[in-house]
Amino acid sequence: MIMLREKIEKLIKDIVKKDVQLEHPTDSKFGDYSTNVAMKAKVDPEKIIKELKDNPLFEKVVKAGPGFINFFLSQKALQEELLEILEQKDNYGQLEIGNNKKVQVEFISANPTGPLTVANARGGPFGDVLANVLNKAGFKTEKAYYVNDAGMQILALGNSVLKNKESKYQGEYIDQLNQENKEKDPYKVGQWAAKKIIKDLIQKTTDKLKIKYNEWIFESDLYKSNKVDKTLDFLREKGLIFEKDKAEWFKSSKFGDERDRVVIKSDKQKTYLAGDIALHSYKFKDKKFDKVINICGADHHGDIPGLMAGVEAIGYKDKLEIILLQFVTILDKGEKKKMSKRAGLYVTMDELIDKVGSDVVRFFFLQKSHNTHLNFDLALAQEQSNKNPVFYVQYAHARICSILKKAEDVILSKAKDLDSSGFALRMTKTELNLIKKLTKFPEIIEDTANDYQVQRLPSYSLELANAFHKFYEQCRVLDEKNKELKESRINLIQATKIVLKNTLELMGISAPEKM
RNA sequence: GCGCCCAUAGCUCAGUGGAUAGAGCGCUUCCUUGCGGAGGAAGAAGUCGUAGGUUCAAAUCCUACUGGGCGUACCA
Repeated sequence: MIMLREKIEKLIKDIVKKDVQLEHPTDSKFGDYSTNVAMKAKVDPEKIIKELKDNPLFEKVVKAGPGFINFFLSQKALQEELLEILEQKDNYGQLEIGNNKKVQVEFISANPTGPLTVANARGGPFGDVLANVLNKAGFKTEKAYYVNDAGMQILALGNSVLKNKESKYQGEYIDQLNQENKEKDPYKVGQWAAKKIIKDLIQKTTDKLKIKYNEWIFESDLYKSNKVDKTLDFLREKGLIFEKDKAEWFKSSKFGDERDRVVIKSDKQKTYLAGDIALHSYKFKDKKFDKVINICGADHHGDIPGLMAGVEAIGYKDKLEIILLQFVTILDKGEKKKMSKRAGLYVTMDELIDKVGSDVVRFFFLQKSHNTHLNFDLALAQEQSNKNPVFYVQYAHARICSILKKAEDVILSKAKDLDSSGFALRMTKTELNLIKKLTKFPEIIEDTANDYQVQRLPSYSLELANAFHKFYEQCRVLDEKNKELKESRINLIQATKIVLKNTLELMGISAPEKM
Protein backbone atom coordinates (compact mmCIF):
# COMPACT_ATOMS: atom_id res chain seq x y z
CA MET A 1 0.00 0.00 0.00
CA ILE A 2 1.07 3.57 -0.51
CA MET A 3 0.54 5.72 2.51
CA LEU A 4 -0.90 9.17 2.34
CA ARG A 5 2.36 10.86 3.26
CA GLU A 6 4.22 8.99 0.54
CA LYS A 7 1.65 9.98 -2.06
CA ILE A 8 2.09 13.65 -1.26
CA GLU A 9 5.86 13.39 -1.09
CA LYS A 10 5.89 11.87 -4.56
CA LEU A 11 3.72 14.64 -5.96
CA ILE A 12 6.13 17.25 -4.67
CA LYS A 13 9.21 15.31 -5.67
CA ASP A 14 8.00 15.24 -9.26
CA ILE A 15 7.93 19.01 -9.25
CA VAL A 16 11.15 19.86 -7.40
CA LYS A 17 13.15 16.79 -8.54
CA LYS A 18 14.50 16.33 -5.05
CA ASP A 19 13.70 14.07 -2.11
CA VAL A 20 11.04 15.52 0.08
CA GLN A 21 10.43 15.02 3.77
CA LEU A 22 7.01 16.02 4.98
CA GLU A 23 6.36 16.79 8.56
CA HIS A 24 3.37 17.32 10.76
CA PRO A 25 3.29 20.94 11.92
CA THR A 26 3.02 21.38 15.66
CA ASP A 27 0.00 23.61 15.27
CA SER A 28 -2.95 22.42 13.19
CA LYS A 29 -3.50 25.92 11.86
CA PHE A 30 -0.41 25.28 9.75
CA GLY A 31 -2.12 22.38 8.06
CA ASP A 32 -1.79 18.60 8.18
CA TYR A 33 1.59 18.39 6.48
CA SER A 34 4.20 20.97 5.75
CA THR A 35 7.53 21.16 4.00
CA ASN A 36 10.35 23.61 3.55
CA VAL A 37 11.56 21.92 0.39
CA ALA A 38 10.91 25.00 -1.72
CA MET A 39 13.60 26.84 0.20
CA LYS A 40 15.98 23.88 0.23
CA ALA A 41 15.57 23.15 -3.48
CA LYS A 42 15.43 26.84 -4.36
CA VAL A 43 12.12 26.42 -6.13
CA ASP A 44 9.50 29.11 -6.07
CA PRO A 45 6.85 27.87 -3.62
CA GLU A 46 4.21 29.42 -5.82
CA LYS A 47 5.12 26.96 -8.54
CA ILE A 48 4.45 23.99 -6.25
CA ILE A 49 1.26 25.52 -4.93
CA LYS A 50 -0.01 26.27 -8.40
CA GLU A 51 0.47 22.67 -9.51
CA LEU A 52 -1.01 21.07 -6.43
CA LYS A 53 -3.78 23.31 -5.26
CA ASP A 54 -6.42 21.64 -7.42
CA ASN A 55 -5.38 18.11 -6.52
CA PRO A 56 -8.34 16.32 -4.88
CA LEU A 57 -6.09 15.24 -2.00
CA PHE A 58 -6.10 18.77 -0.71
CA GLU A 59 -8.58 21.21 0.61
CA LYS A 60 -5.96 23.91 0.25
CA VAL A 61 -2.24 24.40 -0.18
CA VAL A 62 -0.78 27.61 1.14
CA LYS A 63 2.52 29.39 1.43
CA ALA A 64 3.47 30.30 4.95
CA GLY A 65 6.26 31.61 7.08
CA PRO A 66 9.86 31.53 5.91
CA GLY A 67 9.64 29.20 2.94
CA PHE A 68 7.05 26.76 4.19
CA ILE A 69 4.25 25.23 2.21
CA ASN A 70 1.36 23.94 4.27
CA PHE A 71 -0.98 21.24 3.04
CA PHE A 72 -4.53 20.82 4.27
CA LEU A 73 -6.03 17.43 3.47
CA SER A 74 -9.44 17.21 1.90
CA GLN A 75 -12.28 15.31 3.52
CA LYS A 76 -12.37 13.07 0.48
CA ALA A 77 -8.72 12.10 0.79
CA LEU A 78 -9.24 11.21 4.44
CA GLN A 79 -12.35 9.19 3.68
CA GLU A 80 -10.52 7.22 1.01
CA GLU A 81 -7.86 6.37 3.56
CA LEU A 82 -10.57 5.34 6.00
CA LEU A 83 -11.88 2.90 3.41
CA GLU A 84 -8.40 1.54 3.02
CA ILE A 85 -8.31 0.75 6.74
CA LEU A 86 -11.71 -0.94 6.67
CA GLU A 87 -10.69 -3.04 3.70
CA GLN A 88 -7.25 -4.03 4.90
CA LYS A 89 -8.20 -4.52 8.52
CA ASP A 90 -5.30 -6.04 10.49
CA ASN A 91 -3.14 -5.72 7.43
CA TYR A 92 -3.34 -1.96 7.45
CA GLY A 93 0.10 -0.50 7.93
CA GLN A 94 1.84 -3.55 6.50
CA LEU A 95 4.70 -2.14 4.47
CA GLU A 96 7.22 -3.61 2.09
CA ILE A 97 10.26 -1.49 2.85
CA GLY A 98 11.98 -4.55 4.34
CA ASN A 99 11.78 -6.45 1.03
CA ASN A 100 11.49 -9.71 2.99
CA LYS A 101 15.07 -9.41 4.16
CA LYS A 102 15.94 -11.65 7.08
CA VAL A 103 16.61 -9.75 10.27
CA GLN A 104 17.42 -11.07 13.69
CA VAL A 105 16.87 -9.05 16.82
CA GLU A 106 18.77 -10.37 19.81
CA PHE A 107 17.75 -8.97 23.17
CA ILE A 108 18.03 -9.36 26.93
CA SER A 109 20.67 -12.16 26.72
CA ALA A 110 21.40 -11.65 30.41
CA ASN A 111 23.82 -14.11 31.96
CA PRO A 112 22.12 -17.26 33.28
CA THR A 113 23.36 -16.63 36.78
CA GLY A 114 20.21 -15.24 38.37
CA PRO A 115 16.73 -13.86 37.85
CA LEU A 116 16.05 -11.01 35.43
CA THR A 117 15.99 -7.62 37.08
CA VAL A 118 14.19 -4.50 35.89
CA ALA A 119 17.59 -3.35 34.66
CA ASN A 120 18.75 -6.27 32.57
CA ALA A 121 15.27 -7.05 31.28
CA ARG A 122 14.84 -3.53 29.96
CA GLY A 123 15.70 -4.80 26.53
CA GLY A 124 12.73 -7.20 26.63
CA PRO A 125 9.92 -4.86 25.68
CA PHE A 126 12.27 -2.84 23.49
CA GLY A 127 13.62 -5.72 21.42
CA ASP A 128 10.33 -7.53 21.19
CA VAL A 129 8.54 -4.47 19.86
CA LEU A 130 11.35 -3.46 17.54
CA ALA A 131 11.15 -6.93 15.98
CA ASN A 132 7.36 -6.63 15.68
CA VAL A 133 7.67 -3.28 13.94
CA LEU A 134 10.33 -4.53 11.53
CA ASN A 135 8.09 -7.43 10.70
CA LYS A 136 5.24 -5.04 9.98
CA ALA A 137 7.58 -3.02 7.80
CA GLY A 138 8.19 -6.06 5.60
CA PHE A 139 11.26 -7.68 7.09
CA LYS A 140 11.34 -11.36 7.98
CA THR A 141 12.19 -11.07 11.63
CA GLU A 142 13.39 -13.48 14.26
CA LYS A 143 13.90 -12.94 17.97
CA ALA A 144 16.79 -14.53 19.82
CA TYR A 145 18.26 -14.83 23.31
CA TYR A 146 21.95 -15.70 23.57
CA VAL A 147 22.74 -17.70 26.68
CA ASN A 148 26.29 -17.35 27.97
CA ASP A 149 26.47 -20.74 29.59
CA ALA A 150 30.22 -21.07 29.19
CA GLY A 151 33.12 -19.27 30.73
CA MET A 152 34.18 -17.94 34.07
CA GLN A 153 30.78 -16.80 35.28
CA ILE A 154 29.55 -20.40 35.00
CA LEU A 155 32.38 -21.53 37.21
CA ALA A 156 31.48 -18.75 39.64
CA LEU A 157 27.86 -19.90 39.54
CA GLY A 158 28.91 -23.49 40.26
CA ASN A 159 31.01 -22.38 43.20
CA SER A 160 28.12 -20.31 44.49
CA VAL A 161 25.75 -23.25 44.30
CA LEU A 162 28.32 -25.36 46.12
CA LYS A 163 28.64 -22.53 48.65
CA ASN A 164 32.43 -22.81 48.75
CA LYS A 165 35.06 -20.10 49.21
CA GLU A 166 34.84 -18.99 45.59
CA SER A 167 31.12 -18.28 45.92
CA LYS A 168 29.97 -15.06 44.30
CA TYR A 169 26.20 -15.11 43.81
CA GLN A 170 23.67 -15.48 46.54
CA GLY A 171 19.94 -15.49 47.01
CA GLU A 172 17.03 -17.83 47.52
CA TYR A 173 17.47 -19.38 44.09
CA ILE A 174 21.07 -20.29 44.97
CA ASP A 175 19.88 -21.94 48.20
CA GLN A 176 17.31 -23.89 46.23
CA LEU A 177 19.88 -25.02 43.66
CA ASN A 178 22.21 -25.98 46.49
CA GLN A 179 19.53 -28.27 47.87
CA GLU A 180 18.87 -29.95 44.54
CA ASN A 181 22.48 -30.27 43.41
CA LYS A 182 24.19 -33.67 43.33
CA GLU A 183 27.37 -32.85 41.39
CA LYS A 184 30.75 -31.91 42.86
CA ASP A 185 32.70 -30.48 39.94
CA PRO A 186 32.08 -26.70 40.10
CA TYR A 187 31.98 -26.16 36.34
CA LYS A 188 29.51 -29.00 35.79
CA VAL A 189 27.40 -27.68 38.63
CA GLY A 190 27.49 -24.26 36.98
CA GLN A 191 26.36 -25.63 33.63
CA TRP A 192 23.56 -27.55 35.22
CA ALA A 193 22.52 -24.55 37.31
CA ALA A 194 22.58 -22.24 34.27
CA LYS A 195 20.16 -24.53 32.42
CA LYS A 196 17.89 -24.58 35.47
CA ILE A 197 18.00 -20.82 35.82
CA ILE A 198 17.15 -20.29 32.17
CA LYS A 199 14.25 -22.69 32.34
CA ASP A 200 12.85 -21.97 35.80
CA LEU A 201 13.55 -18.28 36.19
CA ILE A 202 14.38 -16.45 32.99
CA GLN A 203 12.02 -18.19 30.60
CA LYS A 204 9.25 -17.89 33.12
CA THR A 205 9.77 -14.15 33.20
CA THR A 206 10.00 -13.71 29.44
CA ASP A 207 6.80 -15.76 29.15
CA LYS A 208 5.11 -13.44 31.59
CA LEU A 209 6.29 -10.53 29.49
CA LYS A 210 4.67 -12.28 26.51
CA ILE A 211 7.92 -12.49 24.61
CA LYS A 212 8.13 -15.35 22.15
CA TYR A 213 11.68 -16.07 21.12
CA ASN A 214 12.30 -17.96 17.91
CA GLU A 215 15.57 -19.20 19.25
CA TRP A 216 17.58 -19.61 22.44
CA ILE A 217 21.19 -19.87 21.38
CA PHE A 218 23.48 -21.55 23.91
CA GLU A 219 27.13 -20.62 23.97
CA SER A 220 27.93 -24.16 25.11
CA ASP A 221 26.42 -25.48 21.86
CA LEU A 222 28.74 -23.29 19.83
CA TYR A 223 31.60 -25.04 21.59
CA LYS A 224 30.09 -28.51 21.29
CA SER A 225 29.57 -28.14 17.56
CA ASN A 226 33.14 -26.84 17.15
CA LYS A 227 31.77 -23.60 15.79
CA VAL A 228 34.19 -21.63 17.93
CA ASP A 229 37.23 -23.59 16.78
CA LYS A 230 36.16 -23.42 13.16
CA THR A 231 35.73 -19.68 13.39
CA LEU A 232 39.14 -19.27 14.98
CA ASP A 233 40.66 -21.47 12.25
CA PHE A 234 39.05 -19.26 9.66
CA LEU A 235 40.63 -16.20 11.23
CA ARG A 236 43.94 -18.01 11.58
CA GLU A 237 43.96 -18.85 7.86
CA LYS A 238 43.43 -15.20 7.12
CA GLY A 239 46.46 -14.37 9.23
CA LEU A 240 44.42 -12.47 11.77
CA ILE A 241 45.51 -14.45 14.82
CA PHE A 242 48.92 -14.09 16.43
CA GLU A 243 50.63 -15.27 19.57
CA LYS A 244 51.93 -13.03 22.31
CA ASP A 245 52.65 -13.69 25.98
CA LYS A 246 51.48 -17.30 25.53
CA ALA A 247 48.03 -16.11 24.53
CA GLU A 248 46.42 -15.93 21.11
CA TRP A 249 45.23 -12.55 19.90
CA PHE A 250 42.80 -11.44 17.25
CA LYS A 251 44.17 -8.60 15.18
CA SER A 252 41.15 -6.38 15.63
CA SER A 253 43.23 -3.21 15.31
CA LYS A 254 43.29 -3.98 11.61
CA PHE A 255 39.59 -3.18 11.53
CA GLY A 256 39.58 0.10 13.39
CA ASP A 257 39.74 -1.20 16.95
CA GLU A 258 42.09 0.76 19.20
CA ARG A 259 43.93 -2.41 20.21
CA ASP A 260 44.02 -6.17 19.60
CA ARG A 261 41.99 -8.59 21.67
CA VAL A 262 42.74 -11.92 23.28
CA VAL A 263 40.71 -14.85 21.97
CA ILE A 264 42.58 -17.71 23.63
CA LYS A 265 44.05 -17.03 27.04
CA SER A 266 47.44 -18.37 28.14
CA ASP A 267 45.58 -21.09 30.07
CA LYS A 268 44.07 -22.18 26.69
CA GLN A 269 40.59 -21.07 27.71
CA LYS A 270 38.72 -19.17 25.03
CA THR A 271 37.44 -15.72 25.82
CA TYR A 272 33.97 -14.33 25.53
CA LEU A 273 34.94 -12.59 22.29
CA ALA A 274 35.92 -15.90 20.66
CA GLY A 275 32.45 -17.24 21.37
CA ASP A 276 30.85 -14.00 20.29
CA ILE A 277 32.53 -13.99 16.87
CA ALA A 278 31.52 -17.64 16.45
CA LEU A 279 27.97 -16.65 17.39
CA HIS A 280 27.90 -14.07 14.64
CA SER A 281 29.37 -16.49 12.16
CA TYR A 282 26.44 -18.72 13.06
CA LYS A 283 23.99 -15.87 12.60
CA PHE A 284 25.30 -14.75 9.23
CA LYS A 285 26.82 -17.85 7.64
CA ASP A 286 24.48 -20.55 8.92
CA LYS A 287 21.23 -18.73 9.46
CA LYS A 288 21.81 -16.29 6.61
CA PHE A 289 20.48 -13.17 8.23
CA ASP A 290 20.83 -10.08 6.08
CA LYS A 291 20.96 -7.93 9.16
CA VAL A 292 21.39 -8.53 12.86
CA ILE A 293 20.43 -6.07 15.57
CA ASN A 294 21.79 -6.70 19.05
CA ILE A 295 20.29 -4.89 21.97
CA CYS A 296 22.45 -4.81 25.04
CA GLY A 297 23.20 -2.87 28.16
CA ALA A 298 25.39 0.21 27.98
CA ASP A 299 28.03 -1.46 30.13
CA HIS A 300 28.90 -3.59 27.09
CA HIS A 301 29.86 -0.70 24.89
CA GLY A 302 33.54 -1.40 25.38
CA ASP A 303 33.10 -4.75 23.64
CA ILE A 304 31.61 -3.30 20.50
CA PRO A 305 34.83 -2.45 18.64
CA GLY A 306 36.17 -5.98 19.12
CA LEU A 307 32.96 -7.61 17.98
CA MET A 308 32.53 -5.25 15.04
CA ALA A 309 36.07 -6.06 13.96
CA GLY A 310 35.28 -9.77 14.25
CA VAL A 311 32.15 -9.45 12.16
CA GLU A 312 34.07 -7.56 9.49
CA ALA A 313 36.86 -10.14 9.54
CA ILE A 314 34.44 -12.98 8.82
CA GLY A 315 33.04 -11.00 5.92
CA TYR A 316 29.90 -9.31 7.20
CA LYS A 317 30.87 -5.70 7.53
CA ASP A 318 28.01 -3.27 8.26
CA LYS A 319 25.51 -6.10 8.74
CA LEU A 320 25.52 -5.85 12.50
CA GLU A 321 23.89 -3.03 14.39
CA ILE A 322 24.10 -2.61 18.12
CA ILE A 323 21.68 -0.64 20.22
CA LEU A 324 22.76 0.22 23.72
CA LEU A 325 20.23 0.58 26.48
CA GLN A 326 21.27 2.99 29.17
CA PHE A 327 21.28 1.97 32.77
CA VAL A 328 18.37 1.77 35.12
CA THR A 329 18.86 3.44 38.46
CA ILE A 330 16.77 2.57 41.44
CA LEU A 331 15.15 5.37 43.33
CA ASP A 332 14.96 4.38 46.94
CA LYS A 333 13.15 6.94 49.05
CA GLY A 334 14.14 9.61 46.58
CA GLU A 335 17.78 8.60 46.58
CA LYS A 336 19.48 7.27 43.47
CA LYS A 337 21.18 3.95 43.90
CA LYS A 338 22.92 1.67 41.51
CA MET A 339 21.34 -1.72 41.22
CA SER A 340 23.49 -4.24 42.94
CA LYS A 341 22.80 -7.87 43.64
CA ARG A 342 25.41 -7.96 46.35
CA ALA A 343 23.88 -5.06 48.24
CA GLY A 344 20.52 -6.74 47.83
CA LEU A 345 19.42 -3.66 45.96
CA TYR A 346 17.56 -4.85 42.95
CA VAL A 347 14.01 -5.35 41.77
CA THR A 348 13.30 -8.46 39.78
CA MET A 349 11.21 -8.21 36.66
CA ASP A 350 9.01 -10.95 38.05
CA GLU A 351 8.27 -8.96 41.14
CA LEU A 352 7.32 -5.95 39.06
CA ILE A 353 5.08 -7.92 36.70
CA ASP A 354 3.32 -9.57 39.60
CA LYS A 355 2.62 -6.19 41.14
CA VAL A 356 1.51 -4.15 38.15
CA GLY A 357 0.94 -6.58 35.28
CA SER A 358 2.68 -7.17 31.99
CA ASP A 359 0.74 -4.52 30.05
CA VAL A 360 1.79 -1.77 32.44
CA VAL A 361 5.40 -2.96 32.55
CA ARG A 362 5.69 -3.05 28.79
CA PHE A 363 4.10 0.34 28.29
CA PHE A 364 6.21 1.87 31.05
CA PHE A 365 9.48 0.64 29.56
CA LEU A 366 8.49 1.30 25.96
CA GLN A 367 7.84 4.97 26.65
CA LYS A 368 11.49 5.60 27.34
CA SER A 369 14.09 6.16 24.67
CA HIS A 370 16.89 3.58 24.69
CA ASN A 371 19.53 6.14 25.53
CA THR A 372 17.75 7.59 28.51
CA HIS A 373 19.05 6.73 31.92
CA LEU A 374 15.95 5.43 33.55
CA ASN A 375 15.12 6.24 37.14
CA PHE A 376 12.98 3.54 38.56
CA ASP A 377 10.93 3.74 41.74
CA LEU A 378 9.03 0.56 42.50
CA ALA A 379 6.78 2.20 45.08
CA LEU A 380 5.85 4.94 42.64
CA ALA A 381 5.36 2.48 39.80
CA GLN A 382 2.93 0.55 41.96
CA GLU A 383 1.14 3.62 43.17
CA GLN A 384 0.79 5.02 39.67
CA SER A 385 -0.05 1.82 37.91
CA ASN A 386 -3.76 2.42 38.45
CA LYS A 387 -3.35 5.70 36.63
CA ASN A 388 -1.06 4.31 34.03
CA PRO A 389 -1.64 5.75 30.56
CA VAL A 390 -1.90 2.24 29.13
CA PHE A 391 -5.39 2.01 30.62
CA TYR A 392 -6.35 5.19 28.83
CA VAL A 393 -5.51 3.50 25.54
CA GLN A 394 -7.15 0.21 26.45
CA TYR A 395 -10.22 2.06 27.67
CA ALA A 396 -10.66 3.62 24.25
CA HIS A 397 -10.63 0.15 22.75
CA ALA A 398 -13.10 -1.19 25.32
CA ARG A 399 -15.42 1.76 24.75
CA ILE A 400 -15.50 1.10 21.02
CA CYS A 401 -16.24 -2.57 21.58
CA SER A 402 -19.04 -1.62 23.90
CA ILE A 403 -20.65 0.65 21.32
CA LEU A 404 -20.21 -1.89 18.56
CA LYS A 405 -21.89 -4.49 20.72
CA LYS A 406 -24.87 -2.23 21.22
CA ALA A 407 -24.93 -1.56 17.50
CA GLU A 408 -24.99 -5.20 16.51
CA ASP A 409 -28.58 -4.92 15.34
CA VAL A 410 -27.57 -2.29 12.83
CA ILE A 411 -26.85 -3.69 9.42
CA LEU A 412 -23.32 -2.58 8.89
CA SER A 413 -22.14 -1.63 5.48
CA LYS A 414 -19.47 -3.98 4.34
CA ALA A 415 -16.33 -2.15 3.49
CA LYS A 416 -16.21 -3.63 0.02
CA ASP A 417 -19.65 -2.22 -0.76
CA LEU A 418 -18.53 1.22 0.21
CA ASP A 419 -16.94 3.98 -1.71
CA SER A 420 -16.18 7.28 -0.15
CA SER A 421 -19.79 8.28 -0.87
CA GLY A 422 -20.53 6.09 2.13
CA PHE A 423 -19.06 8.95 4.09
CA ALA A 424 -20.44 11.69 1.92
CA LEU A 425 -21.80 13.48 4.93
CA ARG A 426 -20.02 16.56 6.02
CA MET A 427 -17.83 15.34 8.83
CA THR A 428 -17.14 17.35 11.93
CA LYS A 429 -13.67 18.58 12.73
CA THR A 430 -13.46 16.04 15.54
CA GLU A 431 -14.20 13.17 13.17
CA LEU A 432 -11.66 14.39 10.65
CA ASN A 433 -9.05 14.74 13.38
CA LEU A 434 -9.65 11.15 14.37
CA ILE A 435 -9.15 9.98 10.78
CA LYS A 436 -5.96 12.02 10.55
CA LYS A 437 -4.58 10.17 13.56
CA LEU A 438 -5.54 6.84 12.01
CA THR A 439 -3.70 7.61 8.78
CA LYS A 440 -0.55 8.31 10.77
CA PHE A 441 -0.21 4.64 11.65
CA PRO A 442 1.79 3.52 8.59
CA GLU A 443 4.06 6.52 9.07
CA ILE A 444 4.79 5.34 12.61
CA ILE A 445 5.78 1.93 11.25
CA GLU A 446 8.02 3.37 8.58
CA ASP A 447 9.75 5.89 10.82
CA THR A 448 10.30 3.39 13.62
CA ALA A 449 11.62 0.73 11.24
CA ASN A 450 14.15 3.31 10.09
CA ASP A 451 15.35 4.81 13.35
CA TYR A 452 14.38 2.20 15.99
CA GLN A 453 12.82 4.87 18.22
CA VAL A 454 10.30 2.48 19.65
CA GLN A 455 8.89 5.00 22.14
CA ARG A 456 7.02 6.46 19.19
CA LEU A 457 4.44 3.67 19.52
CA PRO A 458 3.16 4.30 23.05
CA SER A 459 3.14 7.97 22.32
CA TYR A 460 1.11 7.41 19.14
CA SER A 461 -1.31 5.12 20.94
CA LEU A 462 -2.01 7.91 23.42
CA GLU A 463 -2.61 10.42 20.65
CA LEU A 464 -4.99 8.06 18.94
CA ALA A 465 -6.88 7.21 22.13
CA ASN A 466 -7.11 10.91 22.90
CA ALA A 467 -8.57 11.67 19.46
CA PHE A 468 -11.11 8.93 20.00
CA HIS A 469 -12.11 10.03 23.51
CA LYS A 470 -12.66 13.55 22.20
CA PHE A 471 -14.75 12.19 19.36
CA TYR A 472 -16.77 10.11 21.80
CA GLU A 473 -17.46 13.14 23.93
CA GLN A 474 -18.68 15.22 21.02
CA CYS A 475 -20.20 12.85 18.51
CA ARG A 476 -22.91 10.41 19.36
CA VAL A 477 -22.52 7.24 17.34
CA LEU A 478 -25.81 5.48 17.94
CA ASP A 479 -28.04 8.26 16.69
CA GLU A 480 -31.43 6.65 16.08
CA LYS A 481 -32.77 9.54 14.04
CA ASN A 482 -30.06 9.68 11.45
CA LYS A 483 -29.29 6.31 9.92
CA GLU A 484 -26.62 7.56 7.54
CA LEU A 485 -24.76 9.38 10.26
CA LYS A 486 -24.95 6.32 12.46
CA GLU A 487 -23.51 4.07 9.76
CA SER A 488 -20.79 6.52 8.91
CA ARG A 489 -19.72 6.78 12.52
CA ILE A 490 -19.92 3.06 13.15
CA ASN A 491 -17.52 2.60 10.27
CA LEU A 492 -15.28 5.26 11.71
CA ILE A 493 -15.07 3.61 15.11
CA GLN A 494 -14.51 0.24 13.50
CA ALA A 495 -11.52 1.66 11.70
CA THR A 496 -10.36 3.16 15.00
CA LYS A 497 -10.69 -0.20 16.66
CA ILE A 498 -8.62 -1.83 13.92
CA VAL A 499 -5.77 0.64 14.26
CA LEU A 500 -5.85 0.73 18.06
CA LYS A 501 -5.73 -3.03 18.26
CA ASN A 502 -2.98 -3.12 15.69
CA THR A 503 -0.93 -0.65 17.68
CA LEU A 504 -1.45 -2.46 20.97
CA GLU A 505 -0.56 -5.78 19.37
CA LEU A 506 2.70 -4.38 18.05
CA MET A 507 3.49 -3.28 21.59
CA GLY A 508 2.56 -6.71 22.91
CA ILE A 509 -0.17 -5.20 25.03
CA SER A 510 -3.66 -6.65 25.26
CA ALA A 511 -6.65 -4.92 23.66
CA PRO A 512 -9.47 -5.78 26.07
CA GLU A 513 -13.12 -5.64 25.00
CA LYS A 514 -14.15 -5.00 28.59
CA MET A 515 -12.23 -3.58 31.50
C1' G B 1 43.72 10.35 31.67
C1' C B 2 40.90 8.53 27.34
C1' G B 3 36.08 6.72 25.20
C1' C B 4 30.48 6.30 25.23
C1' C B 5 25.64 8.11 27.21
C1' C B 6 22.72 11.74 29.81
C1' A B 7 21.02 16.92 31.87
C1' U B 8 13.77 19.70 29.18
C1' A B 9 7.56 21.58 34.14
C1' G B 10 7.36 19.62 41.34
C1' C B 11 8.11 13.99 39.66
C1' U B 12 8.75 10.29 35.40
C1' C B 13 9.73 11.21 30.49
C1' A B 14 8.70 12.67 24.89
C1' G B 15 10.41 16.15 21.29
C1' U B 16 17.06 15.67 17.99
C1' G B 17 17.41 21.69 12.30
C1' G B 18 11.81 24.70 11.66
C1' A B 19 6.49 28.21 13.35
C1' U B 20 3.81 29.98 20.48
C1' A B 21 8.73 23.45 23.64
C1' G B 22 4.66 18.66 24.85
C1' A B 23 2.43 14.15 27.59
C1' G B 24 1.34 11.35 32.05
C1' C B 25 1.30 11.84 37.34
C1' G B 26 0.60 15.82 41.05
C1' C B 27 -2.05 20.90 41.71
C1' U B 28 -6.70 24.62 40.64
C1' U B 29 -11.67 25.13 38.30
C1' C B 30 -15.74 23.31 35.31
C1' C B 31 -18.78 19.23 32.58
C1' U B 32 -22.81 13.23 34.72
C1' U B 33 -30.93 13.26 33.37
C1' G B 34 -26.79 10.67 25.93
C1' C B 35 -23.29 4.67 23.20
C1' G B 36 -18.65 2.80 29.83
C1' G B 37 -16.67 9.51 34.01
C1' A B 38 -10.59 4.46 33.82
C1' G B 39 -13.74 10.15 30.06
C1' G B 40 -14.06 15.54 28.30
C1' A B 41 -13.02 21.19 28.76
C1' A B 42 -10.01 25.07 30.88
C1' G B 43 -5.81 26.78 33.97
C1' A B 44 -1.16 27.40 36.94
C1' A B 45 3.75 25.43 36.38
C1' G B 46 9.97 25.84 31.84
C1' U B 47 16.32 31.32 31.69
C1' C B 48 15.40 23.24 27.51
C1' G B 49 22.63 22.36 32.97
C1' U B 50 26.28 27.00 31.93
C1' A B 51 29.07 29.89 28.23
C1' G B 52 30.40 30.65 23.36
C1' G B 53 29.90 29.32 18.01
C1' U B 54 27.50 27.62 13.10
C1' U B 55 22.60 28.85 10.59
C1' C B 56 17.49 32.72 7.58
C1' A B 57 16.13 29.35 11.81
C1' A B 58 19.18 25.64 17.65
C1' A B 59 16.23 22.07 23.21
C1' U B 60 18.13 19.74 18.59
C1' C B 61 24.51 20.64 15.21
C1' C B 62 29.93 22.19 16.90
C1' U B 63 33.44 23.68 21.02
C1' A B 64 34.54 24.42 26.13
C1' C B 65 32.89 23.96 31.02
C1' U B 66 29.77 21.94 35.27
C1' G B 67 27.18 17.82 37.28
C1' G B 68 25.75 12.45 36.93
C1' G B 69 26.01 7.24 34.80
C1' C B 70 28.97 3.55 32.24
C1' G B 71 33.38 1.61 30.14
C1' U B 72 38.64 1.45 29.67
C1' A B 73 41.02 -7.16 31.63
C1' C B 74 44.43 -13.10 29.21
C1' C B 75 35.73 -11.26 33.34
C1' A B 76 31.55 -12.09 30.90
